[in-house]
Amino acid sequence: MKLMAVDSNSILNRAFYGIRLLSTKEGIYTNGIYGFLNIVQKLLEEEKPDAVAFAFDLKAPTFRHDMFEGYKGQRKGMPDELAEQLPYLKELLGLMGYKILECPGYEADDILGTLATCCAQNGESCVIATGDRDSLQLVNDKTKVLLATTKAGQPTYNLMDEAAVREKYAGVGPEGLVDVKALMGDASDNIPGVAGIGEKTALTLIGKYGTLEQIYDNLDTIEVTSSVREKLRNGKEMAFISRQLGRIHCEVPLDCTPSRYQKEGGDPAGLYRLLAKLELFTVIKRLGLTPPATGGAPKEATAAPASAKPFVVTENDMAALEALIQSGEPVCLLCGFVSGEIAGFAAAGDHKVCSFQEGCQEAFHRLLQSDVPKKVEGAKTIYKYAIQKGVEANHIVFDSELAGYLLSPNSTEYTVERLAGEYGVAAVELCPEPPFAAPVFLSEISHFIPLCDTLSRQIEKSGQTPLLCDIELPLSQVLGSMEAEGFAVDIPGLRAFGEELDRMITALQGDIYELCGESFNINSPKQLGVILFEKLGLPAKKKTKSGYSTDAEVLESLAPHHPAVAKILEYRRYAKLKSTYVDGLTAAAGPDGRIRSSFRQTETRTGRISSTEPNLQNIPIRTEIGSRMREFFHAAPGKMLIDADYSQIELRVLASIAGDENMIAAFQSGEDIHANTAAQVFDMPALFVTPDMRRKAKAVNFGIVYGIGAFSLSKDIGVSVSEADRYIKNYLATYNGVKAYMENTIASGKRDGYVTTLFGRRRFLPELQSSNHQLRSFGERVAMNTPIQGTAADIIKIAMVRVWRRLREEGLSAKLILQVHDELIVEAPAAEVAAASNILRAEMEKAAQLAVPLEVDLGTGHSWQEAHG
DNA sequence: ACCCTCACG
DNA sequence: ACGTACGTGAGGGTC
Repeated sequence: MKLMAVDSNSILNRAFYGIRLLSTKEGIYTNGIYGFLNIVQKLLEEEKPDAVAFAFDLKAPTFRHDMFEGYKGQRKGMPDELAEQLPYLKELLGLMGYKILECPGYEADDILGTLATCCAQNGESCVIATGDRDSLQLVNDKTKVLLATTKAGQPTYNLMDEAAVREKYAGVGPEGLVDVKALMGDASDNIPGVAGIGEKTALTLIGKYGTLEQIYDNLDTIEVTSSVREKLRNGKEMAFISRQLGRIHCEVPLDCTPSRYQKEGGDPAGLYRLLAKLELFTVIKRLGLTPPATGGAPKEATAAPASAKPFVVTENDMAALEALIQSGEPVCLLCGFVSGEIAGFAAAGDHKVCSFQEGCQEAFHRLLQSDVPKKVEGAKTIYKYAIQKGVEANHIVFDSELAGYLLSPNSTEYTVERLAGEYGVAAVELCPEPPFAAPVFLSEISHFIPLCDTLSRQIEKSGQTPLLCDIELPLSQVLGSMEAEGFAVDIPGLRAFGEELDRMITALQGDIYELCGESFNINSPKQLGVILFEKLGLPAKKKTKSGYSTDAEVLESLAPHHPAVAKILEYRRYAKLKSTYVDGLTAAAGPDGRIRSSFRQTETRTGRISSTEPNLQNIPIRTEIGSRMREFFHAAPGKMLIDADYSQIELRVLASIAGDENMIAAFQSGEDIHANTAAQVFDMPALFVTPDMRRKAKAVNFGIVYGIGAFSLSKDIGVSVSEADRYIKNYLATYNGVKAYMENTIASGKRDGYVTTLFGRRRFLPELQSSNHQLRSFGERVAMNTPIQGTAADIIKIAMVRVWRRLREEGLSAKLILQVHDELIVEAPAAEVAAASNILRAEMEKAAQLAVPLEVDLGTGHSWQEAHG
């Protein structure tokens, strides 16, 4: 007989942090339960055990807490959103006919260990499912561990046997792992270990000497450095205590006959009712459950218990659409565009679906212009269509794509299909069922109808209704209009610049070939690497995955060694300008000489918008030759460009959300913030701050926003790592509010599973739960940076909506045409420049009330270059 | 499709 | 002990 023993808390924890928060309309969170059931079902299918036991931790302290005061173990904080799911999960498992095991005074680990030991003694096999490496100490020829890990972002399970353990832990087998942990400790359980001994040293020591006793009995003779010997000597007591804490207890008083854990006596009717209450319809479907009879006449089985009444479908029926419009009730609308024309749409409400295709433009415009509230997928496209057709698009009140993005911006796409799957939404029934006529959108809208309700509830529950309705939805109209407007570009000027670049590129190419003694493809990092590092014998600085690195940083360090290197750098700069900008933008211009970019509203993890095809948010400016590109972006004849950008918006946001009085005062004084920081960090009067000190302080200011480390800062400003470390320490001592903020945001991210911006945007950070140091550190930097970058994004979005509205309300024909994260560009008739400038400045400055003023720098000109000032 | 490099905030 | 700053998009080379 084969028993599967599940470390339920560990699996539930992984499920919770792996899936965004999900709740029912009554507000019960279900994401952990949902993920848990998915994972367990998959494991059961793969392992096919004869019996299953679900072990749980209890909140009560265990024997380990009695042993050691600081011990954390299973009591490390569980967010309320997860804790409230536990009783439902236990109830579900019971209704399914499974046995639950919990034992006061012991952790789930100990229960698993006891079960595995019993199985082994009786010659039965046992598989332990867990995400916790501690269980690996239990592995033997009868006991294996299914260890949950994350590979390339995807959760996977590795079946660990003795050989796999030895391979993973440098030859140390399961029996040695307790001693390894005794030496290295375990931060997450607060097991101290021996101070100063890390994983590598611990593995080496145990690999060589086997046990703590072997090490301590021969402490004076074992082969280690004197510092390690000293650390071992000082940490002896802690090592032995730690070993007791880390050792799994295998004699928990419980019945461990495997046959006792065979599935039996489930309650399908109760299970159905509870799963329906939790709105886990996909689980119901997968388990093949049918609705139980309720008292009187048995109800008919339906795919979606939530909506018994089917939706009646009509095709190209104008009268039916008119009835929908007249009802005034919200309509769910899905539409398809082909080359800027409406190709078909489906509108649903009041248990009717009106499906239209081919030649439906008139019907579509009638619906768009009506006052009936519309729930759509992709409002931006509809607004853009309306602008191009010269019709109004009224009352778009919901967008599933935007809602999906706000609930969790971690996905790659927010299609109806994907969201319906993720949120466990079952299709409503259609009558007659497709394909009775044209199947266009019918399957999709049957999911879209319930999806809108589910997402609206989730948005409300997460407090994001204002973010959706007052910022993102109105913004989609602004972006649609910016896409329709485009940016005028001087194509002949651009071509001439391209020819100039070509001449320089050709000349440099000749020089480089001559200096290197042969011709090769300079654009190929591989060929370039061979020439520089093998033929010319220059010192290789760093490697990439596939060979030598030849990036600008490396080349700059090599420039003094060989005259070709500087030429290569120059070649690269010109080649980039020519291919990406001159050629790319020329090809992107429309017949009217305007470039129309696409702005993506659901792309970034932080809430920024992005620009593609072409990207107008990365037009060169930092170098002189590069910034010439901006001369070619100009205003149409008779018009001017107004360029308004926020001054230091991210640092101002940081000062404000951290509530750092020192930094707030610096901004309120209106002085140069970087110089001010320099004065504080270097502890001297502002008068004595040199340009170099200001440069360093500026780098520290930027670095802090990104969650900096001393190593990278030192590289950035060219000082030693210890020097850089001192700057950071000084900085955090000066701005101690910032220090506290950084600690708090990481802690709340760990606790809640997500971080938020000032306006309620969220980003989930499963990385913070990772046992991988690199991944977890990344999560911590993101936890520090996202609220800052994201709040700045919120603020400029608010400004965009208000600027756009006021330009329209005041009857101006000036138009917003571009946003570059902290910068807005308006194209205005010469006569409107003053009015439009005032609107820009006023709306940007009052977009948010922070603890510091928001300042805007404003310029005007015929070209972007000129206007940017 | 993926890597490397480089453009921007 | 380990790797090393946040967020993007595009072009050219290579497999």
